[in-house]
Amino acid sequence: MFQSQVQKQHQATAHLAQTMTLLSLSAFELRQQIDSELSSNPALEIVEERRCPNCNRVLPPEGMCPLCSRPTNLDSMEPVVYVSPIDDFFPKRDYVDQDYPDEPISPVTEDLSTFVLRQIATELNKNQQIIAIHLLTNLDDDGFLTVSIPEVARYFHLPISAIEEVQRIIQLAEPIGVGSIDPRQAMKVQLEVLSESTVVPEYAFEIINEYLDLLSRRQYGEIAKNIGISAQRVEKISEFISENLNPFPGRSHWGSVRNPSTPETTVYHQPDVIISFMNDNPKSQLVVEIIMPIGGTLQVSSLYKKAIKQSEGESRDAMREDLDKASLFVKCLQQRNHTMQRLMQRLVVIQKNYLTKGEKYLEPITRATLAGELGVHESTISRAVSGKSVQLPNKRIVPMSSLFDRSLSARTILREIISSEVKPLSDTEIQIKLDERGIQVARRTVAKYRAMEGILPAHLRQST
DNA sequence: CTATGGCACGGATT
DNA sequence: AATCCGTGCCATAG
Repeated sequence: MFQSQVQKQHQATAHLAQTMTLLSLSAFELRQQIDSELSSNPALEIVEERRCPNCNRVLPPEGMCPLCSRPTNLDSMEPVVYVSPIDDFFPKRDYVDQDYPDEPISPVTEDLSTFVLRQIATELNKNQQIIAIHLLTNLDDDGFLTVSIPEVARYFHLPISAIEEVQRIIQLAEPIGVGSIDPRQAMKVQLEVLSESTVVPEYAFEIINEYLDLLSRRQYGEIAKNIGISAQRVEKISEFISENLNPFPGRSHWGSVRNPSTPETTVYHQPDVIISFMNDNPKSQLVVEIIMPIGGTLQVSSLYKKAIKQSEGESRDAMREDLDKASLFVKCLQQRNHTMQRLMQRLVVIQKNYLTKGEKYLEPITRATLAGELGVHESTISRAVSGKSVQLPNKRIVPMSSLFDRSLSARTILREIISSEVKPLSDTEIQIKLDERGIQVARRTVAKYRAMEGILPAHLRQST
């Protein structure tokens, strides 16, 4: 009697502990965890995956596709949140390679190179693959080459054009522009790709090509003078550039362009959560997919359950243990997904304006308040958020923690104020302007934000 | 005298 | 317990 209670207690804490661990794992790490659990425990199995006949999405074990089965409900403000098993999302290393180190050199470069190589492997012939691997192993965290093209050409005893051909293919892979030599080249490629599907403003290419340094210092007036168009127009183009291009393809979001010396800590390639609009229509509901890095669903094998009844003695105990472990693992996984679901549900509702209208509208919410609303401990939120990334409806991938950024909206508005200023405003004046727009911060903080955005102090800024 | 940047403190996060 | 971020205070530059 007493013993079983102790055991239950023990189970509960084990459950909790494991859920917490799983919660803090990113999709990629989760995949590894599941793989190892799966191979060490015969009682676990992945059930056959089903795909939605309509959109070819992998479906949960029972029920219909959360997207297609549901009539598009334009009125509903409630986002659709569901867990989506996605397998082919993750790099499978089936092009096994002698030249390519199996052990990650650093997780960042390893992931990025693998990620890119997987996309382009089929487009390349044998020789080109070798060149591609060489180039990809020499990428830095920003996604730039650390070797020069002529250098590589000499190394392979091939003409420069042959190397450039491969580089070109790499650049066109996701993240677009990767494998360039500098931000300028990367942005040129991105602009090119973009122009195939969208209208890009006139002069955008020219500005990137020739005036990138002026652009990063926000000297619109100077650029305008050189090209011979209005400063306002330059500003418009700049806006387009900053919204659509990424000078550092290895980082999945705009880092500090204006201050390249600030190292960005983590790079996110594969999101853990994808937020999009239903049918890609910005007017319809938001859809939130929480990525499960496996195809199909993990469950306790029913065969194993049957088998255990027929076995006896010692082997039975061992099997029992495996079974318990397996069911615990599955429960914890469900718990994790449930928590993630609730978290995202709430988060998306709160940040809806940010998701639909842009950075200006990011609610400065704290993890603690969210935890209060959901009735969980703050450390739970903390774990769930850290180390994960989210793909926004505009396809940009940002760390999930940036949805809790206290200063992003303030900084965006600050940028806006400064770029539309007539004469350079002092920090105090900016503080007042921000206050008028509903943001109260100290003067000192204005200075910090300015520094973060790489904007010079008032007396060093030129008026436009 | 005004505008900024450096340093340190306190609360929130991890 | 360690770290990050917004602020206040103060020295310094202009």
